[in-house]
Amino acid sequence: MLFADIIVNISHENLDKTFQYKVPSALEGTVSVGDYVEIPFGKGDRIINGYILNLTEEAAYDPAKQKEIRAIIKEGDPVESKLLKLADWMHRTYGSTMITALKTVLPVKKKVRALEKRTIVLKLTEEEAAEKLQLFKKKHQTARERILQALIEEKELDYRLVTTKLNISAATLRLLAEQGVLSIEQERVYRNMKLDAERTVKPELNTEQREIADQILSDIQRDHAQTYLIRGITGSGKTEIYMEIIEAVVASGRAAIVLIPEIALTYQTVLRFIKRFGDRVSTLHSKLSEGERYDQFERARKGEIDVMIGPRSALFTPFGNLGLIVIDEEHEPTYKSDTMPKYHARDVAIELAKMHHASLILGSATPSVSSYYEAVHGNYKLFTLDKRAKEAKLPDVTIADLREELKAGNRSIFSRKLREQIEERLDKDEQVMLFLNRRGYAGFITCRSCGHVIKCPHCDVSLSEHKGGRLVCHYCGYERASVTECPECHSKLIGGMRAGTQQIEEQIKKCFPQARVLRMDADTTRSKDSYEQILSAFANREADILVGTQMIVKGHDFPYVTLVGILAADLSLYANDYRASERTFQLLTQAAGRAGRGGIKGDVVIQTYNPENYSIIHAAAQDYEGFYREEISYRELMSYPPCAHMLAILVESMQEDTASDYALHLAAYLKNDIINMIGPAEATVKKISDVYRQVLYIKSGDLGELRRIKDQAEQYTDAHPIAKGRVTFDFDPLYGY
DNA sequence: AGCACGCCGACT
DNA sequence: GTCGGCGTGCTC
Repeated sequence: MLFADIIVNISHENLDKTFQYKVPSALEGTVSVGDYVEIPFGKGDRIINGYILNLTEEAAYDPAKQKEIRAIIKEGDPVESKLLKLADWMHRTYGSTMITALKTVLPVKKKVRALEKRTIVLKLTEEEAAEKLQLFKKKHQTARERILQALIEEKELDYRLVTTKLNISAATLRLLAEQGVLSIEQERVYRNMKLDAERTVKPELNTEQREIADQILSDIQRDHAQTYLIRGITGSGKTEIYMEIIEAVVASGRAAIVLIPEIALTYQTVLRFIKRFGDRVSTLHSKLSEGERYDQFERARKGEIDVMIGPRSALFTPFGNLGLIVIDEEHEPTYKSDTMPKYHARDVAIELAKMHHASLILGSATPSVSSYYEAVHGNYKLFTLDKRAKEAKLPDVTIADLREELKAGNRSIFSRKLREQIEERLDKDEQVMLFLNRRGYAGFITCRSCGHVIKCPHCDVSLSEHKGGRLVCHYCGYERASVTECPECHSKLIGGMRAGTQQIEEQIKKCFPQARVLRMDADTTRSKDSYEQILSAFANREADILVGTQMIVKGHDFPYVTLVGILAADLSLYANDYRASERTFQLLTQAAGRAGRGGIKGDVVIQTYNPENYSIIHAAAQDYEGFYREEISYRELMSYPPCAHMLAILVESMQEDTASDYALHLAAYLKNDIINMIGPAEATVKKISDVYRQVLYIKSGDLGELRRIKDQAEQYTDAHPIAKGRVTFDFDPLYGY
């Protein structure tokens, strides 16, 4: 008799354990660990799904009470069992339920739906098209006129875009296709990639790059798999090194996973991989449907591809023989999951690499303090690249002290230095990027008489003003009309405060009326391809100035950008968490790295109220080491990660008193002499979507001790469930709560 | 999570 | 007397 330990596909604490089922004799030869199965569950034997975690001959539960597995939905194999082990590790490490860990690791196909991408392509010459257009106009065939007009401008259009936005029916398109005006082309998903034609020649590595690649490759050949950290300034050619090593790994019959922070922002890097490895590489990105994602994983399982590129979830690609993991821009906060389990891709990658005896390469121009710390302590092998590969020079950086500007009577958002430099670029027809170091966009609404701030009724945050005058909450999406008078004191002096990208755009138009401006922020990139559209428009020099938040710092190469202005460098310094300086340094360094890449020397102007702050000074000097030394001594002093470990416990409840009482009791229960406890206290945002939040931080030099604390806290929450709420854990949190 | 069981209030 | 509210407990 064969029994299966099954974890049920329902996310609930009470069900977060295995249930034993009998394997029917008909399935005995076919079942394996990792299978996704159908089982009858509960009183009414309703059919639910679950994963087989283990198969055994021994009954751990009265066999008479056991039910039988009904069917296998999806077969598992040795690859799955590795992923199950990884899920188990994640669930133990991060304190999530096993089922949520499993779900992040083993995505199951939701719907069988091959979403093919269709494109409309113009089949006429320009003259023919113009002629046809006149004809359609004359006959008042407005739909035909619309689509042709669009095609003349664009030549190629997305099918969905045409049918939805241009409101063209399928019938019209079919008719025009018959007339030979256009053609509807299917499955040209990789149309920008021109696979075979443009397979690039392998670039020659320079001596620095060669040396790093050779050292890593020799370790791999001797089967000395380990973790490497490559610190290479922007433009120093880290990607070539990755590709060189991947090529060798693939040649030896093993697969590679390449993690990038976000596909939309690293499109060019992905293209380079595709050009080099052709159809043996696949990508995952957020625009893929569940089914499409699953298909990519299937290709990996079948051995149809050798390289998977994608965000942190690409780690769970079911490669049978994984040889290498690369994490590019390893300092990026997107590598940390913000849902349970709150894993960090770096830690999971280390665990996964261990399981496969694979190597791990971390790369960044500004490594996270944590990774650099590991490298300094000999846990990672460190390599440094500090020359730009193609003879491009490092930019000149100036710090503009905004306090001095104020003293000199300059109350505008541009320092005199920056204004002067922008004018110069506009004269020379070069491009400028202006970077606003601030999350969020439009300012919040305050009353200038009584100081009242318009807040979200469900969250403890101020509403921000969007175009069209709507007030929006960025936490829960609540929306309301704007106000013309203060609800408290009825003063009419109420309005938006502080500069967002929108206001900056207006300022630019006022100061430099001749300049063409593009803006990129969460507002303008709401629709699907808008990232790409804005960036490529700017790359094509359709604008002189690009204003934006964080997101303009990455991605495209802009050879004509010779000036980068950082409008208020210190805004990210005031965040309430211990990584504020690190993030400021990284942002400034990366933003500065955007200036001058096409052989022309670039300039960077950093505007700040804190010109003496070390993260700003070191970023201006492009001095990573100097920054690291100061930052690590601060972390050491304060026992912050990586010098110690930190566990954040978030206590949430719909009832304010419950949240605070529970947090107090939990804290009292956990308190001991070895650990260093901060709080409990209200979270920075004390209410989100009507849920009140209390936070408790615990620091310890010993990660094992923190894990014990977490287990203890879980025991407590099991014994005393919190009313209308939950308790979650986060190890070494990236942001404050 | 979902479903049954169970113990209290207001309806034909 | 019964119908139905949702608090509690259990699921191999």
